[in-house]
Amino acid sequence: MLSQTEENYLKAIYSIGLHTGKSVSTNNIAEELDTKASSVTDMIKKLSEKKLVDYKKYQGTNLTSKGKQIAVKIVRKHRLWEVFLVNNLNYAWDEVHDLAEQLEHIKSDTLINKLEEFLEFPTHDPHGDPIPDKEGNIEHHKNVMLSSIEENNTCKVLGVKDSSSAFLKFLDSKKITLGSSIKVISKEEFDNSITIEINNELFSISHLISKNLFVKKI
Amino acid sequence: MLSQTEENYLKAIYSIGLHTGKSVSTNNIAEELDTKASSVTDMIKKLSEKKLVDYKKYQGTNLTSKGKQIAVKIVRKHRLWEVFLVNNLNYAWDEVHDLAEQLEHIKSDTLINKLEEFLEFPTHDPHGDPIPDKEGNIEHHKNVMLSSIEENNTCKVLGVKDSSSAFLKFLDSKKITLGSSIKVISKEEFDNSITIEINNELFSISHLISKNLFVKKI
DNA sequence: TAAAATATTTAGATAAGTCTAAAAAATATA
DNA sequence: TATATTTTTTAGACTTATCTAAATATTTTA
Ligand SMILES: [Mn+2]
Ligand SMILES: [Mn+2]
Ligand SMILES: [Mn+2]
Ligand SMILES: [Mn+2]
Repeated sequence: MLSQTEENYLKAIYSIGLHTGKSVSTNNIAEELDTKASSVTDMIKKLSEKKLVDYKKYQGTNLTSKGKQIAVKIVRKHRLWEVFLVNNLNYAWDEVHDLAEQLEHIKSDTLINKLEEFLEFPTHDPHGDPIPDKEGNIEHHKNVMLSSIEENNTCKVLGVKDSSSAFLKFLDSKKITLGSSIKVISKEEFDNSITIEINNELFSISHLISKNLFVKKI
Repeated sequence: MLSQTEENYLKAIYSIGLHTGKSVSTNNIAEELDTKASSVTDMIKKLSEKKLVDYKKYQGTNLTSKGKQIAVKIVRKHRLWEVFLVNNLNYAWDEVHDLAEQLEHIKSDTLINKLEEFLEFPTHDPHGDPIPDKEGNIEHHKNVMLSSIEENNTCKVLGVKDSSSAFLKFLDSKKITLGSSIKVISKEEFDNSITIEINNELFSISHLISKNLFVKKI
């Protein structure tokens, strides 16, 4: 049985690896988990002995398939709990992450499958992130950002890349939610800000915003 | 913020104290938590420094009001989670205790209140145990056991004293559930077994069974 | 390609929670 | 009430996860 700490390391290595593709560096993990590099080295050695990561000194870390399987399972739990909190307990989408960080460590083979059934097999969490199935299969975003949509095209919001409370509350204030239709009216070359139309209203959003919204052209 | 271990000690002291009334002994706590007396002494000292228990060497332990408040809150969380697991996730009443032992340690001021609302403010858990309210008020059982009911009286099952899986499964097999009406037909002096009528069926149950069922005369 | 900067690992320390074995106190027994 | 038994505490050690400071390896820069 893994400790919460070990699970958090596996999840961190998984999510860093998803973005970068390459081996995951000690410093990256330390930053992700808000700890020191020396602590990371210690834990990596332990995970390596348990065959959950491949590790060679100074060469970075990769999850083994066993390690990846565990990491994905934790992601699955995290996202299903987030769905429960938003859909059934009336939490807002910016309030659930920290709670899910706790709930994802509840140990039970049956619980998460029963929860999934209770939630009627959702495919995405409240932030638009895909929920892995029982077998660990996961359909990743196509990574089309609002910032890449051309003028006069309309798209639908599928998810957020940054799911910080600050960003989510900003979206709330602009009435941008998952499923919103957004038409790109014009793009400003100078600062990459764009003018968009949503619910028949026009306004301008910065590049920082548009590059953090996953969308699909329609 | 208390650790899970500290919370478990407080809960153990609380539940031992409920039964006995007196100061709680080091050995009792050790037995309840399946640990050694020396470990208990160490932890008691720590809890005493935090003003969560009153402790004098060799004199046993009592919860302070602050300690009791925390213990009751954990009981509240435990029982509300049990209701969720049985009512919404279709767990059987003998399957939920260990999961609730984990879930009761989730830290959140809002979560348990939202859960309570979602569950529509249940007053008792799946084993008939009363659920403390937000303020920590709790209505304890009147402690009337089936074994104390006289012949030819009918009563209603309110709860179980022993909530081990073995006992609960036995009750399942006899179709005894919370709310069941039981008529005491006859009592056997020799071994204190009794013959009861339930759902128009007669059968005999041992003293061990009848003294573990909370009932109310009707 | 050698020096400088950065990244990573090692060494040694600390805190929480646990254990065994031994000492001390309280309680039971004779 | 003296002795035996039981309970509780203390002493010292171990594990996990963390840290700081120092050493070592890798990468960048000139
Ligand atoms: Mn999250
Ligand atoms: Mn999410
Ligand atoms: Mn329980
Ligand atoms: Mn219960």
